[in-house]
Amino acid sequence: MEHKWNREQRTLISELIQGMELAKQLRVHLGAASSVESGDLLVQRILSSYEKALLILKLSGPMGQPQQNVGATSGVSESPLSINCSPRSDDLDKDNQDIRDVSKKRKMLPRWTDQVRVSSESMLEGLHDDRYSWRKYGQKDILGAKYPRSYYRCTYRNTQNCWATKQVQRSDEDPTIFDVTYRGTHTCAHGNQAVRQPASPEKQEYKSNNLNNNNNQQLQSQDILLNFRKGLKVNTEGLDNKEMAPSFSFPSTTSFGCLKSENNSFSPSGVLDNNNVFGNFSSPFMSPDTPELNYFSVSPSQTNNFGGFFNAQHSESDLTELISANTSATNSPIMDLDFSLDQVELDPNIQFDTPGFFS
DNA sequence: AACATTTGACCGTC
DNA sequence: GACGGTCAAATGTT
Repeated sequence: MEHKWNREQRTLISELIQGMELAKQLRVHLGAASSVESGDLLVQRILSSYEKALLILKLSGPMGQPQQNVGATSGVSESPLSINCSPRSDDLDKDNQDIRDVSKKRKMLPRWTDQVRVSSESMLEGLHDDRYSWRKYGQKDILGAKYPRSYYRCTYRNTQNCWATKQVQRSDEDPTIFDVTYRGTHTCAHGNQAVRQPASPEKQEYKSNNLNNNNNQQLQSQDILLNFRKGLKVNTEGLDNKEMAPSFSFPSTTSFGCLKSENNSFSPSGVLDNNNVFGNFSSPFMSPDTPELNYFSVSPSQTNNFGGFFNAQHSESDLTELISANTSATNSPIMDLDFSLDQVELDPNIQFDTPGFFS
């Protein structure tokens, strides 16, 4: 690419490279400290994530999202967190097309999937609840799927013009797995604060349990999770008939506004925040066992947000909500890149910290 | 009464 | 025309 990278992209790349360097340093330290192969493997995979993220940036080129904002309207620009969302001056006459453009807009919204595994135990913990307030607006039987798909929108769509939606689809293969597809970023007042929220370690572990059980690092994380969960009380509110029935519904009511538990601080440091961001979309490469995921998905094996999360002080009720905290689009402006990562073949040995990368 | 959910109808896309 | 996504009236819940 010979084009100019904009400042945000340079910053992003710089952060990625810095993270990669830090991971390398960590590997050196781990190597010096006795036999911790799992740690070394973890670092290797972290590095791989960074490299692939950088490659994605490289492939998408300056401005990152050439497919976005094509056509008469710039649908994603309504998200204050969308990268490169500067208003287009030639969109001034779009008012009379708003209604017709709604579907276009929605189609252009960032979209990604998460997977939630709900065991009989975790059902009791309100696992499936995330930190936003959702209102169910539809349910559909999907062709070829055993279970119906449920549609949710932000409770504050009308009051705050927040167009975030999500779809929940129970997996055919494993009924304890729910694919949650998020679409659009939360633009409601509380939703914007979700920038710092981590991907849910709970979800990550569930997916890890189910789909990627080949790494010690994951087992370690599971131990952490299990210990953590022992401290939780059962959230009986999460156990309603709807969840047991084929037409599963996520409870959506919250008393905290759009974003739940706004008093929680997830990350004690910005470093963790950055890790959150990167962790959220590195997974398609690192979770080869999830071929069905066509967009960004949260990988438990790659997302390590435990630090800030578990260090924070929470009440029990907070924890049962936080444990299912979702990966908000607001975490990652790059979620605007709605493309299939499966199509990208990557060489794990590619070096991005070469001088010419920014050229 | 206010809000959430259910569900059949409608609409856009392929 | 089939399908997925959304709407909106009816119904349920608090």
